[in-house]
This record gives sequence, C-alpha cells and structure tokens, in this order.
Amino acid sequence: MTPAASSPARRTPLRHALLYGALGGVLIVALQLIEYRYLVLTHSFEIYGGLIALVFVSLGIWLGLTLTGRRERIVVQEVEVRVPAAPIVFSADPARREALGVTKRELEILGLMADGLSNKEIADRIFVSENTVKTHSSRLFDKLGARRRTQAILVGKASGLIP
Amino acid sequence: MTPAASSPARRTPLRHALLYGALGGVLIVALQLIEYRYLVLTHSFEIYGGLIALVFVSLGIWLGLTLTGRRERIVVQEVEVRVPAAPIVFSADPARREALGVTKRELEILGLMADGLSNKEIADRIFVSENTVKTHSSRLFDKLGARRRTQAILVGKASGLIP
DNA sequence: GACAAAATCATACCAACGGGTGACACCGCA
DNA sequence: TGCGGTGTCACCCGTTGGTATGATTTTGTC
Repeated sequence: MTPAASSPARRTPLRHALLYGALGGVLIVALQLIEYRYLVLTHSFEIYGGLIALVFVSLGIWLGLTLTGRRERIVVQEVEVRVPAAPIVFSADPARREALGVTKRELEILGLMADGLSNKEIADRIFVSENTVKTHSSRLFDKLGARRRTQAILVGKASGLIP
Repeated sequence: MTPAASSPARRTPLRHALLYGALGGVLIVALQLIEYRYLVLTHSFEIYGGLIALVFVSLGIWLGLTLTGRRERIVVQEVEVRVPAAPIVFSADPARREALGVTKRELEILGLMADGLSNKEIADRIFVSENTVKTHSSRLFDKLGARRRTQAILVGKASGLIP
C-alpha cells in the first residue's frame, strides 16, 4: 500500500537527464526545420519571435506537466479507529506468572475460579481430588495475598494473570 | 485540517488564464529586446535558435511546474487509538437493573461482592447485620441464576450491572 | 542419580457461604 | 385502609471454602 502510493512521485534523476537531453536535441532539429522553411517569408520579426516564444513556452509547460508526472503531496489524514483496550484474545505470558511465583497448575485453577466454578467442579474438570484443588488454591491465595477466591480473582485480573 | 490541506491544489481557471497571458506578453517583450540587442552579432542562426528554444522550453517547464502547484492526494491512514472497551466511569443505569428485577440494595451488595468483600465485611460497610446481607445475596443469586458469589459477579458483569 | 520444584492426596478443623423459613417495619399506591 | 415491594433481622442447617499439617509421587535440571 505505502510503496505503491509513493511510486509515481519517485523518478530517478538519470532518467530525467536523459529525457531532457533527448528532447533538447529533438527541439533543436525542429527549430532548424522551422527556420529553414518559413524564414523565407517576410513576416515581421516581432510577430515571428513572439509566436516562437509562445509555442516553446507552451510546449515547455506541457512538457513540465507531463514528463515530471503528477507531483503528488501525500497528505496523511489520521482517522481514529476504536479498538478495545484489552486484547480480545488473552495471551497468558509466563513472565507475569513467574514474577508472582504462581505455578501453572495454580494459574489454571485461578482461571477456573474466575469462571465461577466451585472447588468440587474444578476438581472434576481437571481430574484431581477436591483436596488437591484446596491446597492449590490455598497456596495461590497466599501468593496473591488474597483471603477469598473473589479477592484472588481480583488480584489475578489486576496482575494480568487472567483476562 | 481538511480544507487547509486541499486549498493549494484549488486554482481558479480565470487566474490561470490571466497569468499565462501576462507572462506571454512579458516574454514577447523580452524576446524583442534579445532580438534587437544581439541580432547584430553574426552568430550562426542554428546555435542562436537552439539557445532560444532551450531557454524558453526550460522556462516553460519551470512555469508548468511552479504555476500549477502541487497536487495533494489525501491518504487516509487509520491510526489505532486504544480506548477502553468499558467506560472508565461506569454509569449504573436503572434500566438494566430493573430488567432483572434487582433492587438497589441488592445491586449495592453485588458491587461490594465484586470488590472481594465477605458477607461480614459488607454488613459492616453498609451498617446492617450479616443476616441481612445473606438474605439480599440469596435473593440476588436467585434473580441472577447464580449459585455462588463468583457466578453472581460473572453474571452481573455480563449483564452490565457492575463494571 | 541427586536434588528441588511442583503436583498430588489425605485428614482434621473452623470459618464462610447459601438455602429456607418466618417475622417486622417502612413506603408508595390504589 | 389494605396491599405489594423493599429492607431489615433472626434462626437453623447443610454445604462450601480456607488453613494447617503431613505425606507421596512426578517432573525437570544439574
């Protein structure tokens, strides 16, 4: 998108020089032809010169407009696009987890807690006994400084452990 | 922003015609001066004509480039602006609350629940007995279809009752 | 293989939570 | 004046949650 938008304005100086040189030669030849053909006429020199000047000036203008291409100045207009502050998909990076000393299993249980599951439901979900879930959650609360599971969920969200 | 950016590209055709006409007149006068002063020299006519052609062509190119001005192409660039998905200030509108049949007191208790407070702490906070908090929460769970306070918080957030 | 961290499980105990029921007071509205 | 909604409180009882302690197994690493 970006390179395609800026490519018409981008011309190499070498190609510019070559074009100008070639056109200069062609113009000189054309001038000579005009001189030899119509100089025999006895027109007034002022009118003659004025016409030549007008022709070449307009020719130069036309050349200037066409050869150099469209001079485009790209004005970037920024438009606000509203995106949610929190990513839709939550990436559980281990950095934050290990910074608090929370193990993978404890984090897993924290996530299930945040889903509103009871200890028994969590135990059935991950195929362990309820006592295991209790010990995990107890250690988790200790690490998070929470007394209840609601507090643990709060701290977990604030710490970026869970979405 | 937008009118200021597109104004240089906007030139009236009348001004263009006037400028070209005036410049044509000036060029003719200049040509006459050149003719009268240097025609006495015995330069070769080919070289003379070629120089005139080059001068006017380059002049025309310069005129063409400068008079027409830069064309501006407005590129709309989308810039991501991170805005919070949920408003910073949470407006507790009564519409959602009454749609679920939740009373003000119940909603208040739900908010304190979401803050990680226990029933006793909530009771002390709002100066009622713990039993009152229990009855409120019990009815609240019934209305929200929740079995635990964590589920109630979940449903409350999903329903827009609490931030 | 030694070792540490993590995961698993158990038992016991107590606090907290939740359901159910009943009761009383207040307020707005018909 | 009665009635429904709301708020308040109490009691009982069962469930769930959380702590403490101890133990075993698995896992990863040097």
